[in-house]
Amino acid sequence: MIVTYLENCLKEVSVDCVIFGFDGSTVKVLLSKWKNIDYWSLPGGRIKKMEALNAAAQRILQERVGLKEVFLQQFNVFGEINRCEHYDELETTKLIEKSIGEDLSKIPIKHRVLSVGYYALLDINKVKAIPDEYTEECRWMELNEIPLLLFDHNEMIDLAIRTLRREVKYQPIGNLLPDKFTLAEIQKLYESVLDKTFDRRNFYKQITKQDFLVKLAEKRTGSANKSPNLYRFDQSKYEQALEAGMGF
Amino acid sequence: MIVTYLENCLKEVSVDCVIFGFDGSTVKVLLSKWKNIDYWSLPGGRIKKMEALNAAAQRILQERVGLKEVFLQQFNVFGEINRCEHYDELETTKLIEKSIGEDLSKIPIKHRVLSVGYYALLDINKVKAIPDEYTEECRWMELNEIPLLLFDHNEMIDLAIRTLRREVKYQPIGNLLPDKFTLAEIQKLYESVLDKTFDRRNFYKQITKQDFLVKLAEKRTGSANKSPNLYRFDQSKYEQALEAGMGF
DNA sequence: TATTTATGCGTAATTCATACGCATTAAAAA
DNA sequence: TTTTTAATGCGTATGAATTACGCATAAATA
Repeated sequence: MIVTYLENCLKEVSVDCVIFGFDGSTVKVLLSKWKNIDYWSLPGGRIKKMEALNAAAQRILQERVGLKEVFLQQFNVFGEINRCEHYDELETTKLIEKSIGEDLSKIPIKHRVLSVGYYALLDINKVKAIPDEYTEECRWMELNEIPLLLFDHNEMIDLAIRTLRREVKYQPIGNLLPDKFTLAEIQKLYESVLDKTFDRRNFYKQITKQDFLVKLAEKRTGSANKSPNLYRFDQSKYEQALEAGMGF
Repeated sequence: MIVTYLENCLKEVSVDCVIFGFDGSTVKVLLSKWKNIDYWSLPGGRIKKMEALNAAAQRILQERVGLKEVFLQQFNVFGEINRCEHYDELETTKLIEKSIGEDLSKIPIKHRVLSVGYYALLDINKVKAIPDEYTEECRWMELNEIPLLLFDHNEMIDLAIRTLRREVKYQPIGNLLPDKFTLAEIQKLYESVLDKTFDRRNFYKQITKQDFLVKLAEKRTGSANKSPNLYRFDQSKYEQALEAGMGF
């Protein structure tokens, strides 16, 4: 029951997560399809009464993708009175009622909810996305094929990607990569996030002079050509660089 | 009465403002001294039930300094369970009770409050800061002489100034200046915000090539030397630059 | 007239971003 | 073994942006 669930949580604030994932070639966003209706939204959740805000975001992320140690950052609070972007409030309420099979008018909470937006970066291949009790499917979607979402979630994604593009110049984004990766992969990652291409040789020169990249003895074999080297992040140097705010 | 005031507001979220002001030579922060106790905090307030978050921040700013058209931006939500940084929760409660002369244990609200942090930029000489009902004095303080504040407000200021220093590279900060100003003043502003010095000639070359600066016929007379020229911002070009995210 | 700052221009050194050439290496396929 | 296909690791040129600093001149008041 939705009422009992809400009892242990803050009622005026929630958390929504724009979870960016990289699959080796493009950056995608994780969306959830609600039960019984053909509408999607960002994964989100409530903050427990005795839970720190950032801890709540981390828990919600973990519930959805089973991962904790990822880059997760606040980027905006969405606090308009009416946060239904595409459909009006009544229409949205009806959709939610149809989806969860409950009469929302019976629920004593009758006010708008602010939502703290977080964005997360992770490697798609490391996770298995799991729907929550209101949703029946999780899907990674390309940035350019996101449908009309419930609430103000299109706006959230838009602001999250713009924030990421700005921030990426000052922070390494290793959390989107697998533990071991090739230089071509990290280049594709940057190209996908920033939506432009780089000259391979210049990119290699710049990235390899960063000391948080460690060249492994291993190679990725399998294709009909010279095998590319594998690299990994030096965790402590990576964090130092994050701290110092290095750029790329 | 605090109870009736709170009735029309959201109870789990509040707004706190780090208001930066420039007086022609250094950047300062506006602090409020609570009644009956020797403790200071940032100006803040509640969000009304039917008021957008950003509108609430704007209203709170206006109540405190009488100005509306200033740069005002969210920078973080503070959501720890215990937001009393220096003194523990009990001690802080006692201080507040002593200050407002009410028994907080009688108030039905018994949970922590999240706070959305905003920072604002304005010209000190344009405003007259007014205390609210809980505070008896507003004072502009230098960044390096801020005392231990109530709640987590030292942390808020710290994060706000770091955010401002990062953002200032992408946004003109004209709201800190008077309507008419000299090149030396805008240089002092940048130096104060970024806490470093610039070569005057290079600074002048860069700033004057920005087309949102308009040189006036007027000069600032009075001192025993050549009078410096006055400048103003071209409002529409200034906003364009803000929009485009120009840097300096 | 002396002193003090404001103004505006020039120039060199340096760093950084970007474009692109080329020789070599190594994996699998033919 | 040879061929094909990428991967790797240089080098180099160009232009833009940053930074440091010299210097001539203007215009206020003391």
